[in-house]
Amino acid sequence: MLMRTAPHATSSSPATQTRPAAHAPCGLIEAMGAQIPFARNAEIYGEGEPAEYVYKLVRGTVRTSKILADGRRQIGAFYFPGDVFGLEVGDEHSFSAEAISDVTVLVAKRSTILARAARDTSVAQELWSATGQELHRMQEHLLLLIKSAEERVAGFLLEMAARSRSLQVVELPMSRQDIADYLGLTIETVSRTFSQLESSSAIAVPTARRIELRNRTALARLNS
Amino acid sequence: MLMRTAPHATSSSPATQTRPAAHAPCGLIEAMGAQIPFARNAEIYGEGEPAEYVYKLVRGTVRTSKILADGRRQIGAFYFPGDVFGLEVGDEHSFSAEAISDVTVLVAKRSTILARAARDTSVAQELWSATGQELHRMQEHLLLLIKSAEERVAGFLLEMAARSRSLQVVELPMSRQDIADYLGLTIETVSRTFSQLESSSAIAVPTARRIELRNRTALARLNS
DNA sequence: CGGTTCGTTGAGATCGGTCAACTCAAGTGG
DNA sequence: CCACTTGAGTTGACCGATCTCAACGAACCG
Repeated sequence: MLMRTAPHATSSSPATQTRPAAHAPCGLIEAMGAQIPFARNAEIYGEGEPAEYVYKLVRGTVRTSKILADGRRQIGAFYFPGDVFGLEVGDEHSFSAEAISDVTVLVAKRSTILARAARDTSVAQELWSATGQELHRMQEHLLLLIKSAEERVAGFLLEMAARSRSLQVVELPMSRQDIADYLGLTIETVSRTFSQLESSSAIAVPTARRIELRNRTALARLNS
Repeated sequence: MLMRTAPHATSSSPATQTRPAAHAPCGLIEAMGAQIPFARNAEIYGEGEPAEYVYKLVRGTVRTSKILADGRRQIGAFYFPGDVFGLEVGDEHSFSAEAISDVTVLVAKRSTILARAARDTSVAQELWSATGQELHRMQEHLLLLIKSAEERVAGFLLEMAARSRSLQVVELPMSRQDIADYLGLTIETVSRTFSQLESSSAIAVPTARRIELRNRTALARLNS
C-alpha cells in the first residue's frame, strides 16, 4: 500500500512549507548530517522497527500511524517543519511515520543523543521536555476523540490553524482519509461536517484543501 | 461535588490493595517523607494547580480526570500501588487526581527531584522514562477510544487484568461512571456491554465490582 | 478523451445515547 | 426488627448521530 519509494521530487504542496521552525531549544539534532528527502507517501520508519534515529522535520508534512489488526488505521499525529518526531523512550517505534508531502528531514542517531544526554544535563532536559510535549499533544488528541463529529472537526481545524502561519486560512496538506483516521471518523462524516460548518458560516471551503476560518468564536464554542 | 475531605479511614476495598509495586527503578520518591492518606473521593490535586509534588501510590486506587466546559468528564488514567502519578513536565497539573478508594501516597517535592536530576543523570533518566511510560499508556488509551463499545470494554478489562495480581479475576475499584468516563461511553452502555459479554460467556459478573475473565481469547480478539 | 483518484452528497442501517423504570444492597432511624 | 431512604447498577424503549453503501462530481494525467 505504501510505497517505500526512493527519495525523489514529486508533487509537493508548496503552501505548507513556508511555516517557520517552532521549537524553542532545537538543540537536539543540529549539525548532525545532511538533510534527507523523502517522497510523498514514502515510509520514513515502520511501527516496531528499532528506533535508531530521531528526526527533525525541515520541509513538508509527516504523519505517524498505526494499523490495527482488522485494517483500521489510526493517525497518531501530524508534524510540521520544526517538529521533532520519532523520538522514542523505549527502543522501538510505536508508530509508523510517512511523508504526507515531499519532505526533508534532519536525522540524528538516537544512541548519540542518549550518550550526550548522559553527559550533558541540558540535553537530558531537552529529551524530557520533547517527550512531555508529545504527551501533551496526545492528551489534547485524546480529548478530541470523546467529542461529537462536529466538535472533533472544529477542534482539528483550530489545532491546524494554531500550528500554521495564518490563523485565518488553513492549508491542509493531508487527505480527508488522513483527517478521518486522525479523528476516528469516516471520510464521509468529515466531508459532511465541513459542509455543515460552511453552511453555518463558521468556515469557508474554497478548495478541498484550503479552509478559511470565518467565525473562530463559533468553532471555539464547539471546542468545549 | 468532590469532598476535599481530611484524610481518615472510610470504606476501602481491601481486594485492590494486595498488588505488589510495579515500577522497576522506583528510586524517584523513596524516603521522602511520611505516607499521606487520602479518603475515598478526596481530591489529591486539581487541574491547573502548580505541580508542586510528585506522588507514588502505596495503597488504594487513584484516577486522574478533566472536566470539560459542558460538564463532561474524561478520566485520564487509573493508578494502582507502585505507580507514580502527578509528575508533570510543565509547571502545572494537566489533570486532577482523586482517590477512588481510601489511599496512601508517598509525596516528594518536584523541585527537589528536578534539582537532583540536574546533578544525577540516572535520576534524569528515571524522569524521562516515567514520562515515557505515561505517554505509552496514553497511546493505548487513545487506541481504545476509536473502537466500538464492546472492544473498548474488552480492552479495558484486559488492561485491568494485566495490572492486577490475577489474570483471571478482576476486582474493579472504580464505579461504572468512572469506567464510562474512561472509555468515552455512558454507564448504560458499559453495563449493557458487560451483560452482553457475560451472555456470550467471555466473562462472568458475580458481583458488580468483580469480573471473571472466562475467555481471554474472545476478549483479545475484540481487542484487535 | 477515457481513466483514476479524491471529495461530496444521498438514503438507509446500526450503534450508542437518552430517558425512564426497576432491582439490589447498604445504611438509618423509629 | 422493620419500614424507609439512598446510591449504584441493570434493563427496556425509543431516538439520533454516525457509519455503510452507493452514486455522482471535480481535478488530474496519460
